[in-house]
Amino acid sequence: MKILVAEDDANTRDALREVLDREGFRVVTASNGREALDLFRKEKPDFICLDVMMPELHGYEVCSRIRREDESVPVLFLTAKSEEIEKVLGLELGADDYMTKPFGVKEVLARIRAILRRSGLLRKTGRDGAVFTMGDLEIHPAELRAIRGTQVIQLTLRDIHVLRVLHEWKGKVVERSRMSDLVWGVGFMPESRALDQHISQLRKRIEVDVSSPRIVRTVHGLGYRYDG
Amino acid sequence: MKILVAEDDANTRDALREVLDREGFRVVTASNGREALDLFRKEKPDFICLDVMMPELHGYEVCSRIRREDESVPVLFLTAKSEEIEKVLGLELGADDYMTKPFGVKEVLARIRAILRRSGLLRKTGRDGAVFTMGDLEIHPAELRAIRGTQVIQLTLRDIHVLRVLHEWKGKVVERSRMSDLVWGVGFMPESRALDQHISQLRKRIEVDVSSPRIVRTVHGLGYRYDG
DNA sequence: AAAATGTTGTCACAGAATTGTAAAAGCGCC
DNA sequence: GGCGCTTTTACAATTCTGTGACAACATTTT
Repeated sequence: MKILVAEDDANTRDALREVLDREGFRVVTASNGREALDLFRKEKPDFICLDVMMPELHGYEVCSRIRREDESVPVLFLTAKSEEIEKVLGLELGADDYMTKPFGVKEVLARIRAILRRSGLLRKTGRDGAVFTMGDLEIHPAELRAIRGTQVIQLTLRDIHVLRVLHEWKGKVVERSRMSDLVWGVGFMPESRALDQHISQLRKRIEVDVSSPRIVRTVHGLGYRYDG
Repeated sequence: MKILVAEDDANTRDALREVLDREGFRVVTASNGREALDLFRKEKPDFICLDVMMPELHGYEVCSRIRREDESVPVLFLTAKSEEIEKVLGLELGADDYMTKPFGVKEVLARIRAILRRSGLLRKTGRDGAVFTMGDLEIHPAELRAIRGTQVIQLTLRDIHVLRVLHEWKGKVVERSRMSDLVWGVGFMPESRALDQHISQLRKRIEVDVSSPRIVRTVHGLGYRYDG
């Protein structure tokens, strides 16, 4: 399994290389956008970690060009500012996920593994394999959709992100602050009702009975939980 | 939760101390690198905010030495120049995060909390989220609930707190005043039925027969007791 | 035993804190 | 401009907690 790490900061780059290396991945690194694109063509990596802010060629542009040549290779964006997430989300660059700096090494690894698992499933079943399920809901991150029976529900990347976090913590409470960190990035508006609002809208779409949610349950004073 | 703030600028130091103090952290401060190292050894803080530019002993050096003695205590670097980030970011120093001056107090708090959460040090349900049992009741503090057989009982933070105290004093009487101190904090309820009220509600939820409690027994004139 | 006294349990309700949601505004992209 | 998504605002709904009145209970005193 070969991973391309494109990141202009040498220390972050080396840190990622070291930890991925230790986990048994083969790693190639680029320190700017042009180099990243070159290496992508030459090395045919199975996975790409892409910094947003890079000299020579911006991360968005790199991703966009990669997508023109390969529409399936997973891309994980690394971004320093939470504002940049908006662009990543909005640009429809075909990114599979994003992380805000600073991130813990373990979190990066977990995210990479999750994406690889998903894309592995994707290859087996062709273009639209079931990726993960929550109750009677089948969630297809790649298509931004969920399916219950014959009903197709349109989701956003952020919806998917929230659901994925809950799914990964199945049976455990995800504290509001942790959810906020994982989905919006550290230090994002402590006293904002954005999270509640998002949960509310999400429930409207995915819950059978909004007044007694079975997928996104609230744990008063702590956060939210999905029981298997 | 004890936090060591090492920062040579008195204004920044005092500002940090004040805001952390108000958030309920215990704070010790150092104004130079050597003092920081001394205090780290003496006070065994749970978290360290470390200025990079300090007299006597540079921040990197302090961090490096701390890491030789303790490889798990979280370190948040405070740095004035963005160029310095590069060095901080490298995993060689073992820093968990960094902030560039000037920073807002809210952001510092957010980052500290994020790091503490990541390292599992911050739990609203107490230091120890471990499951414990009382009779046929299985208590899951981190989940804010208890389980008897197939029945799931929702609890509140205070419920958990009360139960934990009784569990820790198993077989011994916990005096009303002590329970009050431990759960509500020292110097609370002069004459209020808050404790009784809470016990009453708690019993309704967790006792099989409220009229003869087996988990929260009252010892008239003294307090409450849980016999194994 | 009965009464007196002090202690604990419970009810009803108010205030506080937390969470839910509709409406409107912001933002970026056709 | 419209459109889709997100966030803010403002308020409603819900949940949690503490209070005061009073009932129930235990203990001591008559």
